[in-house]
Amino acid sequence: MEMDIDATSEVQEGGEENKGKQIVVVLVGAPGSGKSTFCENIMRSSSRSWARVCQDTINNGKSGTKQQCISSAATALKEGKSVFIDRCNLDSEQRSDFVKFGSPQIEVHSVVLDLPAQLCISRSVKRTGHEGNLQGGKAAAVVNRMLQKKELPKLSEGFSRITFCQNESDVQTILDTYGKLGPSDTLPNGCFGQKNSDAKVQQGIMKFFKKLEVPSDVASNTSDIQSAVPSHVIEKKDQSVTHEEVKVRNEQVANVPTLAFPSISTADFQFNHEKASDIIVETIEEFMDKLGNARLVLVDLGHGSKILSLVKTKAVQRNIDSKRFFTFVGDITRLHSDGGLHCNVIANAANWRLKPGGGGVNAAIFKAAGPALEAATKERAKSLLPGNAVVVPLPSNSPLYNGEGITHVIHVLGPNMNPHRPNYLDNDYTKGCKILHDTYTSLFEGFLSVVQAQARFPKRSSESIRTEPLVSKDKTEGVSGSYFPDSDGNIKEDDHNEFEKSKKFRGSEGKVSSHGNHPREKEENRKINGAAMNKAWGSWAQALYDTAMHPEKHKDVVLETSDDVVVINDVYPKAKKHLLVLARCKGLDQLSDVCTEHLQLLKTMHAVGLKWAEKFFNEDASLVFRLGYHSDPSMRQLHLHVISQDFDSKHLKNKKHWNSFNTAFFRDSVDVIEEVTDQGKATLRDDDSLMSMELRCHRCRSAHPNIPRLKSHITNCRAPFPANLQQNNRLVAPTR
DNA sequence: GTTCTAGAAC
DNA sequence: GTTCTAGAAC
Repeated sequence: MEMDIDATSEVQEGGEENKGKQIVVVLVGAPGSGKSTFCENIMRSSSRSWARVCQDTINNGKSGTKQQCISSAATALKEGKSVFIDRCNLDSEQRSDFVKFGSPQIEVHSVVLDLPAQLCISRSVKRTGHEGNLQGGKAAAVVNRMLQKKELPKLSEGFSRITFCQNESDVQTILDTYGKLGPSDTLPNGCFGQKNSDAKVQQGIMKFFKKLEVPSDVASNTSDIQSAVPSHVIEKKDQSVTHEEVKVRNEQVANVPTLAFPSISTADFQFNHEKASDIIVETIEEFMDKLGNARLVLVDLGHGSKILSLVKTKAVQRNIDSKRFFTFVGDITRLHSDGGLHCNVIANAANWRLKPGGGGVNAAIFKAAGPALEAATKERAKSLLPGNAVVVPLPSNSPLYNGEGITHVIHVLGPNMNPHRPNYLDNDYTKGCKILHDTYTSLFEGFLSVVQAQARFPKRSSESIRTEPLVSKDKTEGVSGSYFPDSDGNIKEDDHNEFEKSKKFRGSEGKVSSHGNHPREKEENRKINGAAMNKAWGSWAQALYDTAMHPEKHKDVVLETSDDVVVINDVYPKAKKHLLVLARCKGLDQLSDVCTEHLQLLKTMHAVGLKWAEKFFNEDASLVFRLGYHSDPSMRQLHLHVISQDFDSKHLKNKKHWNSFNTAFFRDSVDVIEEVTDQGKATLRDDDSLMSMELRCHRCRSAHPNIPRLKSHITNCRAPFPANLQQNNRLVAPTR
């Protein structure tokens, strides 16, 4: 028997005795919620063959990886066992890999041990020899952090049955249910035990935030537990900022990107102020590290604002840097003209229809911004769900743009506790708190995306992307330029600037001429004496050339041949569907060789690519394709990539793979055709910095630290594609 | 383009 | 200790 699997009985041969379905039970619960005890109890008495896959012990008694858990579970399932996934599994992303075990023979259940945080913490603190080695004082902080991210499972994730336990008696009931389950028994599908909000539920997460009895040794080294802060600290300093102070600050920081935002949900949506202020400070704290020099400002109209004073106090308690976050009294639509506070982005507490009207902030912002905002908003989104945000670049004809220097409005919709408004949560603060946290997270992420885009393209103008970006004009401008560009959110332009920035950077290193990789040198190398210079292709780079010239020799991979093109499956596909349309034209090695005479060929290649994309839609209507060329391909012979946007492939392994399809290095076929038509050549972006760019989700643009994390994110991200991809038919989806 | 692997990062 | 990246060889 494997060390990492506890089994209740010897391995059973095949499934002969197991006529019923196997079950994978994905446990969900914080450390100390009793997951291991739960499994052990059932395995002691069950007549079914169970295996427990425990991440805390899977690695020869030490903690291991999710991947190891997946393999162990797969092994146990092959042996005919049912399996407990004994790890926290607190969010859907963590759970998704285990849901995938579901099949006609295997049901996937979830059992949620949603016990009071206080109980989990006291158990975690008490336990000394716990397998997961989560002991003593750190436990409280860890449990706290984990519960903030808690996301209860839903049937829509793919579970056939979910059972919620909110107290010990619920746990006992479900222990009996699973304990009695014989090898061929099944349980009814659906959600069980989920209670509407009541005192018990709130004990879980929110009571913990507010008041918690923690052992003194915990309090001394856990700064994120509020009650650990002695009450006298609360009165120690006042974080409110007078207008005079702001003016001084502003002079030094006129170009500092700043988001002004109102308190969400606490006015008309009647969200509890105490809880809301916790969440505001909480979320700000989470974003502090990512902010750089950018600032967040909570704005409210009245001097006696309760929410402002609560947030101020809590920000001080948590030692939040008052230069990067502060509160401000004033009208959010007149911060610059009335208050002297320079903000480039403001948040709007929008309604779900994203329409003007109602009262409060929403009415004020739409009124102040004029019809331009309404039109720009309509372009981006039609409606908004609670917890979400939509970033709208403010057209330059808006008075808010001209008068206040605001470049973007971020609409957000928070949770609603007002029975007379849509999406009423009926006092369910478990849900409400999560949604409010999501709302601020979406807001701040939206703001950061604006900041990052503007930092990459500090001097935005309406100049065409096709103007030559190759020569830097003035070394002093650029990086330190204005953060207040126009409202054009074209991502290509960002990349264009990225190009220039990295060029300057390298220039200052003084080793530009030492190798031929510099983009400008590449460009020059190709054009010495006006003649194209050939790139030296390695022996391994000839495969496509050979296929294009002699398709008959490669019948195994060729899908289609005509006089102009050969279509093949990419040998190392980077997505579920990944084809190459090869040009059958000698001497046409890559995109830089393309000129007006190839225009017809480009159109043919595009049409053939589209035809194949449409063919695949018949098999899978969820596919979305992009057609395009690599600026600097590794393989010789011009080839058009036709690639589905799932990027679900074991061959997608590194940063270059990702960035070659998800930065400006990838030239959309539609744009190439347009550029060659207009200018006789395609724009190339083959700066090395594009390949080393941070890994960002192609849908929601969130950044991820490494390839595995990115891949696990993209399997679940269903955010709409960014606006620039949705324009000009860059994305190809089935016509419905 | 991939594979292999040393060593950085966690 | 394991995971992950990045550079060299092909």
